[in-house]
Amino acid sequence: MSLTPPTVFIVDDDASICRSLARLVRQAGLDGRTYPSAEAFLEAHPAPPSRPACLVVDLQMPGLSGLELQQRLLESHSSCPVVFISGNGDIPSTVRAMRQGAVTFLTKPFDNDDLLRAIGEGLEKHRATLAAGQQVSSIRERMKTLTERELEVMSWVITGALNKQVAAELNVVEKTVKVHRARVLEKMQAQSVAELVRLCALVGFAAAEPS
Amino acid sequence: MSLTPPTVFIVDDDASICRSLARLVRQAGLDGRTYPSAEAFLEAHPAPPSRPACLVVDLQMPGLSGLELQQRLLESHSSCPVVFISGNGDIPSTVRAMRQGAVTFLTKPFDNDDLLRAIGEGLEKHRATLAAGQQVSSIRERMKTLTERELEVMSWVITGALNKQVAAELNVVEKTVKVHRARVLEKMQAQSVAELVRLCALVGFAAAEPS
DNA sequence: CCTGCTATTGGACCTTGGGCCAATACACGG
DNA sequence: CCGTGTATTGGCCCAAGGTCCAATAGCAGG
Repeated sequence: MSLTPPTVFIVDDDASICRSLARLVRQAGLDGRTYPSAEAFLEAHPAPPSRPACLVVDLQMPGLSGLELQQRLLESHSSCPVVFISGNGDIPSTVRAMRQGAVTFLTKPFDNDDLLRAIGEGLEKHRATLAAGQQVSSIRERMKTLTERELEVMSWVITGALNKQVAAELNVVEKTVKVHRARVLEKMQAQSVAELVRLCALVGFAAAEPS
Repeated sequence: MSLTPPTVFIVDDDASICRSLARLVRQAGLDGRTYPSAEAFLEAHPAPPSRPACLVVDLQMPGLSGLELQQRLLESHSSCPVVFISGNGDIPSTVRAMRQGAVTFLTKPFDNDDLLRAIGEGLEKHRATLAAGQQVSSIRERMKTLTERELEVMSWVITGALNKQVAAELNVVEKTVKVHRARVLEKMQAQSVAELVRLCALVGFAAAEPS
């Protein structure tokens, strides 16, 4: 499938740890990259990754802490999973990290296999999230090409309403609805109303309410 | 809405803590019940609760530990959320608890408001889960009333296939498909194919594949 | 043996959906 | 002013869905 291996971003202020972790993930066939601080990582990757990746972050760091980095990622809608490592973490930090969606939280010294397992899990999750996200944005793109009227018609069509009923709702003639309906199916690249319903469900497009 | 308040199950081997927590949740208008051990709780509630509830569990207990109790609940497909409290928990336990879906993990001494907040969050989540679960089981019930043939026809109808195509797939006449299709809509209490598609999506019923 | 359920089919009739071609009105920008 | 895009409507025709009607055959249970 993908010729390039997934990426593992290692963020730790301890250069020797960075080196050793990078060596570990590269031996596992992954693309390991290191950053001495959260700021350095954010600067290098202002946008969420578009290919499978995983972060390995130290909890305590000068400047932005690991938790704050995770927070920033969440705010930028990055779905990149985070694995925490820490020498002297506490339970409240662990809880916050996990509540914010961390894959896991390892305490030093940790087993290398545990870390690789966690990274693998994160990558797998990210792969799934990216795939779902791409499908959603593809649908959203098509939806953008719809005119307001077509959107309106679509919201009625996916309720299963007859053309006649839609026409009554919009105060137009049935024939007009037919035209819009056909254009909606064409633009959304749906072969049937059933498929259209599924597409709308995937992007959370709500059906209209009977007035 | 509900005349009876949500229930909070308190599981702790320390009787005095049980009493004090029970008092706390009752003052918050909730129905607090205490159990001296995980075994006692499981015995009293072998089946998952059908009304909004939340567990407050001590990590360390003689016999089954809090984590093991949580594990049992997961295995019995109980969606009842768990709030952990612990005097001397460690990070691995916290990680495991959170990965198993715990609402949070509080360390003693904890702030009463924090606990009530966590309980409230758990109850809210459980409410949503129960509501979704009831809808799903309602749909499943209706689906059980379908004959094999009707199920087969439904799996084609929700792909958006025409009666003619379904008939070809099943080697029957188009008219027969019409009959099944009508019965499917009736039994599933769906007003339209669009609604049927949504019902099937909710319970994860897959559409048939073109052969 | 009769009854009821299921699967199956047939026909007649009406409603609905969809494709094709054409047309008007309106707003926006070159 | 003209071309483009959007919204709207019309007719014609055919395909498909839905609703009545009635009927046959297999199969399990009383």
